[in-house]
Amino acid sequence: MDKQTITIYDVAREASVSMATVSRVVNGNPNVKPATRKKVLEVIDRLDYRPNAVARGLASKKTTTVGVIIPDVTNIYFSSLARGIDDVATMYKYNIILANSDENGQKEIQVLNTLLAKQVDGVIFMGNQITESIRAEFTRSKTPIVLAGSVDPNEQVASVNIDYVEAIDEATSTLVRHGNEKIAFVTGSLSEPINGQYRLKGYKKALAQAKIAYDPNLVFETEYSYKAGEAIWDRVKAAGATAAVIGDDELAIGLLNGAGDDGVVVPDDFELITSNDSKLTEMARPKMSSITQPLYDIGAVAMRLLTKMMNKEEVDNQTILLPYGIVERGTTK
Amino acid sequence: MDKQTITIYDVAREASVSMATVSRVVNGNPNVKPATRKKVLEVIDRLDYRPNAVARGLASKKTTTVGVIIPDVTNIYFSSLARGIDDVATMYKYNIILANSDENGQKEIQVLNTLLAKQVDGVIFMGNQITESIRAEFTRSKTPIVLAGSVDPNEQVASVNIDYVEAIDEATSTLVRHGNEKIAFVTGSLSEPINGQYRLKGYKKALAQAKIAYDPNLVFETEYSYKAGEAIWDRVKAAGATAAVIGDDELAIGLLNGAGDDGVVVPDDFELITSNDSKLTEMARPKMSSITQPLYDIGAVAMRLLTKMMNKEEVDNQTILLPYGIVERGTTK
DNA sequence: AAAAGCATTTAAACCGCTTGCATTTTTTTG
DNA sequence: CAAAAAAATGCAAGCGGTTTAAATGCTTTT
Repeated sequence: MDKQTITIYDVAREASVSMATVSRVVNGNPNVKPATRKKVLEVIDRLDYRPNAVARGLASKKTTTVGVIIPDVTNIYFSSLARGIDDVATMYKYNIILANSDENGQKEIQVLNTLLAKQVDGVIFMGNQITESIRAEFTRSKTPIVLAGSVDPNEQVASVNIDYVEAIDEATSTLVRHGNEKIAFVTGSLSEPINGQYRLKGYKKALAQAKIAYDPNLVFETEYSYKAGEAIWDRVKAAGATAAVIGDDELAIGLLNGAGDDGVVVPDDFELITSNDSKLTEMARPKMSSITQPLYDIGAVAMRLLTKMMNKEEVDNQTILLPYGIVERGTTK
Repeated sequence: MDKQTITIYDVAREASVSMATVSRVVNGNPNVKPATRKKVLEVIDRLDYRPNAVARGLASKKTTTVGVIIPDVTNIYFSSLARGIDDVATMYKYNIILANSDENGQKEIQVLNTLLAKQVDGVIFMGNQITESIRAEFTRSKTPIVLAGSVDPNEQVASVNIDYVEAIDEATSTLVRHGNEKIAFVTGSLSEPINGQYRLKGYKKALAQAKIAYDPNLVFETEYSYKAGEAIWDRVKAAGATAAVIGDDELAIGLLNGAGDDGVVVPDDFELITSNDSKLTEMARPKMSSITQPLYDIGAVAMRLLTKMMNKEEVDNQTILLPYGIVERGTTK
């Protein structure tokens, strides 16, 4: 009927030692005589004892679990980061509680709170908007937090990203160099700093450098999805753009297909560079030129940084920028 | 310095009631006088008290957390299921601990054990191979388990799937109807029941019905990845196939692109039907014809089933088959 | 007004493990 | 060989809740 769990107490009794000793051998504490350790280990094995992590968590105030807030696991960009996060988490004996937020501020706060209630040792947050309310929650809790692939303009909270300004500047400049003068900039909401501040800045910078006037009509704000990309093609075309820099791969492949289905030949008639270099770029035809970013590593590094913070180690640089690059594949001349 | 946590005890003191009463109001127990409830609620609000889920878990033996073992979050098929799982989990106030297994038996067991140590209330397992050792772990623990998008030939453990035999039969028959006689069947390892038993059976069934001899040379075993698909095209072509039924969307898009890059026109010269109807099917060009399966729902239903099991409700049918269909898009005539 | 019957509350025993401190055992040392 | 030092081990107090049995209040009944 009941789960007939065997506890540390059972082991102690069977091995005729105290719970304290059993606890020590379980935790690899060196203050145990080898003979005793062996005896205890045998009993543990015989009884098939497994420490209850919840009890352990209560007593030690550590759960070896971190919370991961992700907009949508189904988006390849985020799931790539998540994979990096999970792998290094595993490496450091942590588990991750994964929660989708849909970038909904309300949900984010809600989720963050339940994660904190569950006493996670740290949290990794993905989401492009660090609203005041979520920041308030962050600071209120003493739990370490790091952003992965998400910027905090204030640089208050630790984060791992690439230099979006430079990256988009370079991507845009590439397009300029290929002779384009009307380059569309299509991405997610400009109210998200990553778009409205960083990427847009890079875009403008490249234009200024090329002495091309900035035209707001070439800036397209939409959501990160394939459908949105397909849908926005008409407007991009109508605006007279001959090329586009795009902030998300799903969005980009949508736009690419939208153009293709419209009879436009890429890259001859239209060039395009996307931003994330996820595996989608290789799946598209033509393959998409892209800013390259180490997605997996962004997640991995973020998690590594978090382990340091949870470990109260001194961290010299809270705001990490990983290297990016540009690969030209089939969507640029 | 310390996290200065405020506990139920603090609330009790401030509200001059016992912890038990505070516990009752927190848990919505009706046996509390409205006036008392109000008073306690005020103190909770004033002190900004949040129940410690770990302590609660220890005392109540419920963690409202379920473990989710997934081969790879980065694979759109699995992440789609995961999304369904998480949404329903959230709906029922559960959180999910997500762990990647890479379909590695060793890792799966390892992960399952740490999940059980963390006292998850249930687990959802994705992975195409239910080895004896993992099944042993399953039965050893009294924790409810359900498989999502993964079959257990023995039907010992609860699961949610579509009818792979029928689905592949229908897909293959469609290809037959279009006049193909040499139809390749390309999928993951045949040692996985879902492929070796179910899908293969459907494939053979369709051939038999059409009086086409089964030719082992038209069966391709590979891994579920884009690269694998691209790579296997040459062999499929060499085998003289004029069409293919494929067990995974990433694999399918790889094969599709492999063919296209080789100058083969799909669907005129080669037809293809894939299996999962993930968003990749719409991203490919031509768009891929596919067996349709309610990916999100498979996850959602699996989680729903798990909630029932965790709740010790009687479950009439442990082996759920959701409806599937066939959509013909651009890769079939 | 005392006895009953309910509705509320409280006291206190866990839940299973960690950990500081005390105690015991073993090893060194003079 | 006794004393001091070091190494092992045990005790018991938490960790922050849940939950049951018992106690307390009030209202109702007779």
